[in-house]
This record gives sequence, structure tokens and C-alpha cells, in this order.
Amino acid sequence: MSKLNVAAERKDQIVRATVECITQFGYHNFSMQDVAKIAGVSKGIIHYYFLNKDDLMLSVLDRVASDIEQLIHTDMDSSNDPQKKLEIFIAICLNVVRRTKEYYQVNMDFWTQINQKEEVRLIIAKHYAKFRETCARVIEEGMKKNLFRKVDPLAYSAFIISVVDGISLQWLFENSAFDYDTLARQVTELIIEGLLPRSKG
Amino acid sequence: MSKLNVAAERKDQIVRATVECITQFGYHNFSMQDVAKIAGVSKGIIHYYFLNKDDLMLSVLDRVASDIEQLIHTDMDSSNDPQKKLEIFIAICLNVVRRTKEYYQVNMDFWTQINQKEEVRLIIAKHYAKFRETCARVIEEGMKKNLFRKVDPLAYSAFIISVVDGISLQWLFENSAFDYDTLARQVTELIIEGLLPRSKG
Amino acid sequence: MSKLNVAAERKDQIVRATVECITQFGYHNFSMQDVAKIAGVSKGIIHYYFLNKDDLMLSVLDRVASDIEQLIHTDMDSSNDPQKKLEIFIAICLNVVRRTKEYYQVNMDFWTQINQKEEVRLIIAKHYAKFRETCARVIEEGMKKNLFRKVDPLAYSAFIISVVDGISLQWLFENSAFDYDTLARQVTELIIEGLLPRSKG
Amino acid sequence: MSKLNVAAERKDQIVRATVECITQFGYHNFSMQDVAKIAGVSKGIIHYYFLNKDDLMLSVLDRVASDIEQLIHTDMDSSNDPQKKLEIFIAICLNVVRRTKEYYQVNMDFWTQINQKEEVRLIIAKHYAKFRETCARVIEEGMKKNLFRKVDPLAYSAFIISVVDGISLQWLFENSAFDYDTLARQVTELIIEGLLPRSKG
DNA sequence: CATGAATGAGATTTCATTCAT
DNA sequence: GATGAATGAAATCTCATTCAT
Repeated sequence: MSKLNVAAERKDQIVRATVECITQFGYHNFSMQDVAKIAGVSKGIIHYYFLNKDDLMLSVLDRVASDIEQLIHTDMDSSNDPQKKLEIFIAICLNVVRRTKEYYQVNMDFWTQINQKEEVRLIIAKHYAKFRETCARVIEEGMKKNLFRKVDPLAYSAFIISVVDGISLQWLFENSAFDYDTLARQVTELIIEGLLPRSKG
Repeated sequence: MSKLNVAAERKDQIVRATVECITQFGYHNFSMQDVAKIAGVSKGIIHYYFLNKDDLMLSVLDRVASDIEQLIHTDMDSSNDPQKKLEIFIAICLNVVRRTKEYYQVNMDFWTQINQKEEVRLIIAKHYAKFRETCARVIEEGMKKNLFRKVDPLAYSAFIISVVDGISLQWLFENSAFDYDTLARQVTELIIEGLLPRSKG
Repeated sequence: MSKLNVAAERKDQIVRATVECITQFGYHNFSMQDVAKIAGVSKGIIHYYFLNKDDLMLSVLDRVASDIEQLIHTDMDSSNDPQKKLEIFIAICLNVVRRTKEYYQVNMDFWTQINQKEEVRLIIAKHYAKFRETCARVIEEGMKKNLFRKVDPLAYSAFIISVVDGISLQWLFENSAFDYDTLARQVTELIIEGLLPRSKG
Repeated sequence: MSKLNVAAERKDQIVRATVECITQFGYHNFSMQDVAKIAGVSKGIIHYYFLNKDDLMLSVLDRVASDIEQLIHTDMDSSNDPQKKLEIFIAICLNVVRRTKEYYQVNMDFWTQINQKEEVRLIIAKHYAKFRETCARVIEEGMKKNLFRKVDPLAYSAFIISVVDGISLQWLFENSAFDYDTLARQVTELIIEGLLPRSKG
């Protein structure tokens, strides 16, 4: 393995260990020592690959965000029908919190940093912008094909993402508050209905 | 001032200083010393009134949650029309994050604790349950008056709250991502539309 | 009740509460607050009656020491035979640790202070001197009556007290290390034997 | 120096500094800071080598106890005569408090912990059990050789140790209360006499 | 590259003592 | 006499970061 790959491998190893730490001990309850132990490396080497803890955390954020993104893109390309695509998008987003509750929480942990660390805010903002973009392009496609009525694609995307985030949150707080699958079906229907051309009264 | 009031006053003073600390330094970046300085009291007295930092934080959560609740209830009672009431509910919720961005963020900071501290999770869950309940009762009223179509009131409430939470979040991450007022109008319309009786095709 | 009595009563109340605290929480693990709560008085009043915590502790030492002393004197006066008297003395001393294990431990807790607080050392020294004196006077009486052989009364007293203290200690460390009553009988016999006139070989 | 030795050396350094602190400031009147200063290391490193203060204290107890033990064993093996051996045992024990007054006091300081910390009690109990064992084996040897009369070896050992502990204590409280050497000779004689076969009257 | 011993700042918490009421 | 709110010093312990090896 080349030197470059060794470095990449080590960094990955450490980032994964950090994610593990966050999910296991909580965002603010783990030490570099914990990361080192789980990664199976020495404490010193972490500071060789990462400037400091903040730097490491930013790498974690990047990793978590792109993992979720990749998840979505992979599945969405399986259909050509805009409505189907949207339904898949919503379904995947709604499933993230259930399939990888920890990942969603790690992600959420970073939200609280936006006020103190502009860099974190920027990454999250970029991430959400991408999401809206992805969603908006599908809506535009549907509008072009006259399958959807005329709406502001980005605004409607923000609406869609709001719903999935909001539902995920409420479920995290109390997962017996409602039947997740039923609610998922209902909100998907509402979202799609809102896009369909209005029948003349 | 009577002794009883002194205690209440002091507790309030400390809780307010803590909120100030969270908004200023971040949830995990302030010390009891900071609270003491901002509250204008000694470090020791905080532990006289609060068992420990956790206990203090729970008081802060309680305070923030009930402040938001009160805000909503006060304004909602100004109308008798279910649709109007819902519109007010949505408007207020959507305004919380803008009028008191700090409050919303402090509130959000607690979300990340739900995995580590069951007590925090329970308080937040209770808080959201109340919100849904408030919302659901208005929907039920609208259904009874045949103004709304038949829906599951609690599920639809979860949906409404999802939207306002999700929009608020995205706005926090990047408040130039969309025009807040326009989006607010649009999602309100979508939410209300989803409740209105369907016109026969 | 006169003012003087009120003061004495309060002091007694506080000293007793302190003894309770030591036995319950350990010599160094209780606060003035604990004393106040158990005594049923306010924290402030303790400092009215006692200069500070050290002063209070000295009162406790006095109390504990004289309680044990009184216990011994009361029972020893029941006989006139020097040998009987000594046997009673030994029996009572050996019983202190079993009847009031806590008292013996509180007493012991002060031993560790002798290096830091001369005043404590003096009180304990005085206490032990009294013990030896008490014992020595009985030995002298026995010698005068030709019941005991000629020994140094104070030295032999030190020996007697050594035995009862040492046995008590070992029993405290592990009360299943030996059968206490059997050992008590044996050492008593040895002590008395050591005092009896030697049979000519 | 190898890394393994560095750790051992550092631990030893810290334990010795702690003993120094106890003798100088008293068992409960020294801080980790004090230990650090005397050991010439940083505060942090103590917690690197010892889990916490309790852990450090247990190491100190271990150290003190085994030091005393070693002292005894070294000297006792110089004779083969059971009576001589016992006399040496008694002499050494009685000398510990004089030669290393501090050591004896540190040891004593732990006694007061037996009620609060079972682990401490167990170590002390084990320590005393060893002492009795050592002593008992010599007595058994003397009995086998018909030099001593028939006694319960462990019980008599408890008696012997009682005497030396008790004498040591009284001397600590007031070292002018009696002439130590004279008393030492007297009690040794009494102890040995108690073991010799009784002359028929 | 890699280790882990070492540092020292800083956090939470406890508590004897004071003092206004 | 009596209260208990308030203080502030001090203690233990954690941990990111550095650096000699």
C-alpha cells in the first residue's frame, strides 16, 4: 500500500472510531483516549493526522453527511417517474432515522455547534442545499412533464425536507407517539397531492 | 422581599443567566463560573439552589419549554374559527425561531441529550405531546363543524409540527436559503388545504 | 429552664448529633450541615456555641472519653477484692468495643489527629493516664494486701491496657479472627497470673 | 531506563511522596497537589498512574504494610531457638513505632477507614492474620520441642501482638508516660513466662 | 511514523464560616 | 438567640495537546 493510502486508511480508521465514540458515549462525553482505544492506535497519532479535536470532528461531520447523501442517491436512480422518485426520496429520508438512528443523532449533534462554529454551520448548510437541489430537480422534471402543477421547486423541496426531518425528530423523542409507517404513508400522500394539478371545482 | 421570594428570585436569576450562557458560549462551553458571573452571584450559591449542573440544566429546559408553550396558548385563544386558530398556531411556531432564535437553539441543544439522559428525553417528549394535543383539539373541532375533512387529528398534528420544526431548522442553518415569509405562507396553505374537504372530481 | 441550661442542653444536643454523624458517615465524611440536620438546629447556631469545627470535635472527644471512663468506674466499685476488681476492669474494657463498637471507633478516629493537633494528643494522653492510674491503684491495693507480687503498678497497668486495646483492635479488623470470649478469658488469666506471687520452684 | 521501569519508578516516587504527605500534613489534610509538589511531578500524572486518590491510598497501605512485614522477617531468621525468635519478634515490633514512628502512624491512619472502606479493612485484616501466623509458627515449634507449654498458638499470638500494639499506642500518645525500654523488657518477660511450662507447686 | 508519559488549565462540587435579618 | 442565604477557597479529577524517544 502506498504511503498516501496508509494515511487515508489511518484517517478513515480514526474517523470511524470517532463516530463509534459519539454514538456510544455521546457527542461531548468521549476523549481522544477513547477514540485511540477504539481505533486501536495511540493517542499521539491522532494529532498527527488531525490538527486537533475540532478538526477531527469536522471530518466526522463530512463523513456522516456524505454517507447519508450517498444512501439517497443510490436508491433514487432506480426510477424515471418523477412521482416515484420523490416517493423514494421521502421514503429513504424517513428511513434513515430508523435504520441508522445513531447516524441521524450524530448528525443532529452537530446542529448545536452552528452558533459557535461557522465552519460547521457552513457544512450543514451546504448539505441541506444539496438535498433541496436533489429534490428540486425531480420536481422540475415533473413540472416539465406536466405531471406536477407549478410550484417553486426549491421552496417545495424545503417543505418536503422539513416534513421528513420533523417527523424523524418527533419519533426520536418518543417512538411510540405515533405509528411511524402509517404517518409516513399519510405525509407522503399529502406531499404528492400538493404537487398534483388541481382538479377544477 | 420575603425569604420565599428571595429563593424564587435567585433561582430565576440563575436560570436566566444559564440561558444566556448557552446562547452565548454554547451548550457545552460554559462553566458554572460563567453562570455565576453573569448572574452576579457566587459560584457556591448555584449549588445551594441547584443540586448540580444537570439539575440546573433541567430547570433551564423546563423554563424554555414552558415559555414557548405559553407564547402559543396566549395568542391562539384570540379566534374561534378552527382554520384561523391553526393558522395562528403555525404562524407563532414559525415565528419562535425568528423572534427568539436563541430560545429555539437552547431548546434544540437539549435534543442531543436524549440519548444520554432519559429524563431530558421525557421532558421533551411530554412537551411535543402537549403541542400535538393542542393542535389536535383544534383539528377535532374543525372536523366536528364539518369545516375539515376526516383525518387522524394526532397524526395530522405531528405533520404540522414537523413542518414548522423542519422549516425552522433549515432556516437556522442558512437563513438566506429561501424567503422565510413566502415559504411560511406556502406551507401554511398546503397544511390547510390538506384539511379542507376534497372537491368531487 | 435557665439560660445556662439552655446553652448546656443545646451544646449537648449538638455534640450528640456529631457523634452520630461520625459513626454514620465517618470521621471525615460529614459536614456541619449534617450535624445541624441531625441535631435539628440551624447551621449557624453551631458556630454560636462552638468556635469552629475543631472546637466541636474536641468537645466530642471529651464526651466520648468520659463516657467510657464513667462506664468503667461505675462497674468497678461493685467489689472489694483487688483481683475481682481487676477482672472487672479488664472485662469492661474488653466489652466496650463489642457493646459500643461505634464509640470505640470514634475514639480511635481521634488517634490519627495526635500528630497534627497537640490538644487532641493531650486529651487522649490524659485519658490513658487516668486509665493507668485507676488500674494502678487496684494493683497497689493488692500488693499491700500481699495478694499480688511486687511489680511496678503503672507499668503493669500499661501492660493491661495494652492487651485490651490490642485485642479490641484485632477484633475490629476481623471479628472472626478468633473467638473473642475464649481469648478474653485466656488473656485475663495471663494478666492475673502475672500478678500472683511466684511459687518457689 | 526502559519504559517499564519508568512506570514502576514513577509509581514508587508518587507513593513515597504520599507517605511523606501523610506524615507531614496528616491523613486527611493533604491534596493531590501536595503529593505532586513533593514528588516533583505534575498533578495530572498522578491520575495517569493511579485511578484516583483512593487507589493511591491503597497502594500506600500496601507499601507500608509490606515494609513492616519485611522488616520483621529479615531479623527473625537470625536464630533457631523459638524463645529467642519470639523475643526478636517482640523487640522488632516494639521498635517499629520508635524507629519509624511515621510509618506506624501512617499505618494507624488507615485503621480509621475500616468502617467506610471494606477494601482497606480486608488488607489490614490480612496483614494482621499474617503477623499472627508468623508468631504462631514459632510457638508451635517451641511446643513441639517441649520448650513451651501447651497453648492455642493463634490465640497466644493475638495476645502478643495486642501487647506490642497497645504499648506502641500508649507511647505514641505520651512517650514520657513510662520508660519504654524497661516496660519492653517487662512485657517480654511476661509474654515468655506465659509460655514456659508451669513449675509444679 | 508511532508511542505514551507528561503537563497544566480548567471543570464541578463541597463546605466551613460569616452575617444580615 | 436563631436562621439560612451567601461566599470563596480548595479539592478531585479530566483531558486536549505536546514532545522526547
